Amino acid sequence: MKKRTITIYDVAKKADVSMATVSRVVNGTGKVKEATRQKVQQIIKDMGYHPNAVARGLASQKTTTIGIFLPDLNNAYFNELAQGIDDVSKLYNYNIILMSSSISHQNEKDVLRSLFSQQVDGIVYMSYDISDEVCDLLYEKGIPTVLAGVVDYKRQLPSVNIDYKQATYDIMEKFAEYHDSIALVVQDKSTNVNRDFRCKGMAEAAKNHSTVQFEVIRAGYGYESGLAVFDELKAKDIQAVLTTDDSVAIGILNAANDRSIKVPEELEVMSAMNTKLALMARPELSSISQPLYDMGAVAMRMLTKLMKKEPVQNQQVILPHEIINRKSTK
Amino acid sequence: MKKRTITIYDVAKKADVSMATVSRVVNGTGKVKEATRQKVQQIIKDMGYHPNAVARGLASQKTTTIGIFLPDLNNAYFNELAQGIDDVSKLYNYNIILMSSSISHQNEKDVLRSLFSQQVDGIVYMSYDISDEVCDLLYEKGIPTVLAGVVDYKRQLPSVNIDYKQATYDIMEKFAEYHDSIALVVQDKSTNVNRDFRCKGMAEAAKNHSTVQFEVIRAGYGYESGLAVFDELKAKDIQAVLTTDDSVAIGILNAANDRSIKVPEELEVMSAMNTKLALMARPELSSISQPLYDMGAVAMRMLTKLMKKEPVQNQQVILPHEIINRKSTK
DNA sequence: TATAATAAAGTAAGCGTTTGCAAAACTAGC
DNA sequence: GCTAGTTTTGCAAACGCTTACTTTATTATA
Repeated sequence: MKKRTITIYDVAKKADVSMATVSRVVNGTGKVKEATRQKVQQIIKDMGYHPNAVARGLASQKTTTIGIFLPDLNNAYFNELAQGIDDVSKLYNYNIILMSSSISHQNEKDVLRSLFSQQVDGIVYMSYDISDEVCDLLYEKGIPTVLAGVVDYKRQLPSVNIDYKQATYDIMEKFAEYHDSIALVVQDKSTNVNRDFRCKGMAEAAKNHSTVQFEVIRAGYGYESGLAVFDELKAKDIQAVLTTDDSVAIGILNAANDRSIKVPEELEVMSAMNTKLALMARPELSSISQPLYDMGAVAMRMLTKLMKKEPVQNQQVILPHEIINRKSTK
Repeated sequence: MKKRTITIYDVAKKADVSMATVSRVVNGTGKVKEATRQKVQQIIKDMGYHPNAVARGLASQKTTTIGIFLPDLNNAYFNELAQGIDDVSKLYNYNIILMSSSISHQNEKDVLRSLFSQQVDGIVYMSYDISDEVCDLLYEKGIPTVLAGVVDYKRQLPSVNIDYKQATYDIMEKFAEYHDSIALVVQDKSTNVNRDFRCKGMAEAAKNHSTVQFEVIRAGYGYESGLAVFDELKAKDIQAVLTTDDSVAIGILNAANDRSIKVPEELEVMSAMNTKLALMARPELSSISQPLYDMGAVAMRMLTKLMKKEPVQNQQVILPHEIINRKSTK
């Protein structure tokens, strides 16, 4: 069976018009007489013509494709963000090219370049952190980019986040009322958001409570890390802990449970992600709610504006957060 | 700043060779004198040339891009599969275009067609189920496709799965030894895999135990559905339940816990997904282990072969499953 | 009815590569 | 040094579409 693909040229011939006209009706650009439009449309339907996105991309220099960059495909945090992005991208008919940097951690730049070479119209960048190098690359390339759930040190890229510093400060203040040994468990101390926001939020709270011991503990990534860090918490006699990651928090919760340590009576646990895992935990996990889905959606919406060169008033969006007290805090 | 993009033509000119030669060194195709190769490569590096994937795609009719189709971006089951796919696709340098059908549930066909028009070299299709229509479309199009974690009724598309019927049968047999009221909780009774495999596996076990009550219950999707279906289980006095989805199982677990019903003493709960959620649950969730990551990886590996037209011995791969007894079963 | 506008349609030049075929440049054999 | 056989290169035609520019058809105006 010879199934040569049907091109715009075939349609043009059959409809007895030029390919330019067909292109116009397909894209709804330019003026076409109603009668012609109808005829062409009918023929398109009959022949089952579907425009070739690649050719279109080459010719128009627009691919209606956005790149989404994330470190890990199998992670509730990024998944919820991605969902927001995905839904909005559908609304605007953008396709998504996914790039995860999971395996290749150092060559994020290559991954990005690969995105560039695919001629994506825009990029949503998500990660635990963004290096200055990557940030510069993105900035220089001049391709519309928005960061979701990450901050870049220089604040030159559009982004959407919550106020991490304030959120951390609030929790710490609350903990400090009842406890004198409090920990902030982060996955990596050196990420921008931890270094410049969360730790500072904690430090600020510390100023108000000179008798209280505040500590930053590094746990690493994922559920097992939570399980593992528990002993350190106990050794240091921590009474209340704020983690940046739900999985880690659940690890701590379960480690406590497995050792018959009562949460929240003996240890308060609060997380800072509020993915849907929080509800599945027992006791249900209290958390700062980052509106992840919304962050993704807002980021994507902003990106569409950027791509269309529409003016964007505020390029550093801070979405409101809440503190959700469930059963893992008093 | 005028940043005209650097094309192969620019490189050719600077290197004083034809673009054909540059193309050859970039792609490593054809014969190029070593000296020339080196020179060109150096210039490519100096100029910072990066090939344009879109043009390449148009010219070669190969995009080194695969489409991955899934119903939901934020779902542990598909995420683990996707991770396997992603890792392998990296190994073979394929890019990924993601298409979720979440919003647009009826027009899966349109979503696929959009994938076609992007000229993807291959497709990995994941879903709860696949309609005959979609299946036919995929088949007719002739583009290499493999199903991961789904079976199509006609068995015409390559796929990778586990033996759902056997797995279900095994669990049911085990349950039937100790209980006389057993449920299979599915998300949708009418999907191929439930109708043709799981229910049949159960039915087969039922034949061996005429005094035991077996029941299929429809719960719907997600954690809340699990919470919700619990009362029905209790009303029917179910003593052991197998669910197809971890979230649903955790819902049941937590509902039981919230009502002080002891698992596994009063109710045994087994799931059939074994995502990483299973470990986070308390009690830890017993599960049929579908090797999701592996399934994704194998599917992708098979797809690469298909795309290269390498022979593939077995196009209906059945991966081994295990039954993992944790704390939610006796 | 002739003429200026305006709407509709067509022409053809890209977009940045790949690749079959032809030409040119070597190599080796004699 | 010439010829046949190989390597290396270059040429130019796709790939399928968009779009600036032109030409032609249609209307409205006087």
